[in-house]
Amino acid sequence: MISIGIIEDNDVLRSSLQLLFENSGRFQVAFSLHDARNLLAETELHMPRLLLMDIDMPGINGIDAVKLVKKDFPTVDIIMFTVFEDDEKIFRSVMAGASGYLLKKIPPEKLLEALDDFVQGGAPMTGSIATRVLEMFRKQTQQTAATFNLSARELEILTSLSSGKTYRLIAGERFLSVETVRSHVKNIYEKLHVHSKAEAVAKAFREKLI
Amino acid sequence: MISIGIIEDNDVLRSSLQLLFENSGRFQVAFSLHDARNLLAETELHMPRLLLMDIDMPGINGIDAVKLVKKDFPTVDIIMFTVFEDDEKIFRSVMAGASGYLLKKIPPEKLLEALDDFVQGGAPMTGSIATRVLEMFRKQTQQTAATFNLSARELEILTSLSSGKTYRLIAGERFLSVETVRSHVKNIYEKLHVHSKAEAVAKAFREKLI
DNA sequence: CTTAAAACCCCCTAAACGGGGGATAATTTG
DNA sequence: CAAATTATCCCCCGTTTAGGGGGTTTTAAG
Repeated sequence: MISIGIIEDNDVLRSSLQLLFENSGRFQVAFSLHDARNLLAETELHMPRLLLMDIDMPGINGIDAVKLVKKDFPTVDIIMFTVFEDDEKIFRSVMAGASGYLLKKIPPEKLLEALDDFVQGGAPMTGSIATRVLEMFRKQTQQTAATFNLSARELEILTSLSSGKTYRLIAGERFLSVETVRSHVKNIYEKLHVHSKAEAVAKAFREKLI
Repeated sequence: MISIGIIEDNDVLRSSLQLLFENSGRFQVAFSLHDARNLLAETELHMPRLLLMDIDMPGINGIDAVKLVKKDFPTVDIIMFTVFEDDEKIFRSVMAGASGYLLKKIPPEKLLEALDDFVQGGAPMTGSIATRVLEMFRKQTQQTAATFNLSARELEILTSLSSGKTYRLIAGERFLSVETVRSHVKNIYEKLHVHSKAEAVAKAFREKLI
């Protein structure tokens, strides 16, 4: 029996899902929530094998919820279950740590099959290939500015540098003195371990800071 | 009936595939080849709906074959069918223009299902989501230096600029005079429509020139 | 064979940059 | 609350860059 948690704000759909799982003989509903408020507590209590997570929900949205759960319970796999088909949402879900992404238009039997498949080591999107694709993406955009502890200001300035702006221009745009910009730049260089604009820009792109 | 072309060097497997398709009632084998030699001619003659393409083959490899076919017959969809599960091969296949990627370990019924699914608008790897993922990748690495007509020398120098080297350093490394480097840089700027090192580096990354 | 590039080289000048120093208020964080 | 960090500001100096000229020779393409 696979233990599953459902987070879905549409009551009718949530009930249907619950029924579907309970009558499948293969799944067991650990909990079923209308929103992500009690999600951490419930997860800790029941420790389900996986979560089926809606994206568009009142309060905390599904993607942020993924981050929260993954932070505290990295072993719980999360499958997004949503009507959104756009790249942005998919991408952000994957980055947040979702292991799969299913569309609500999937037929019930297919849903069970996909989840079953996933638990067997595949990814709901197709066997092992899709898993790799997700991994590739994850690697590609992982680290963020945080890695280098750039401040918001520094990141701003780094972005401006990357568009080829001179210190003077940046100073003008942000109402700073050129000297201030210069010292920010110095700090950026130190944090990134570089010694020139060109290097900083290159690193910013390579490390996906921009 | 979906018309399909098979390119697979393993005779036993190829026969099995042919049998499978012919007895499926849904597929029709347009042609079945041991290697990619006569692929273009056969494709032109039979114009199959899709190709099932092995990667590791004598003579032309599957990935190059994809490029050739896609160049002349962009409407023919190509599904890679292989034992290789590594990112490199997947990535290169997608870049070459393959629409899907299936592993040989897939059970026969699943293969038919996946192809059927694909023809219905999905991607063999999962519904519409995987298709998007492939697209994302494709966009990410498309254009090359050719787009801006950078010469080999110019690309070299652009690369050096990106690592933060000064003109003097580059000149030293490549046994050029600083002035030569400078004029190459001028030409690069003109071609990329930029006016500084930082901008050039940024553009180089954005346009995947580096 | 002419034309057009690519690749090579040179000079000059003003602006921009990198590295070194030092300082103060505000905010975050332990 | 004290310590650390951040954001702000300032000076100096030598180097590097960008943009403006100028040019030759080799290679590729029409």
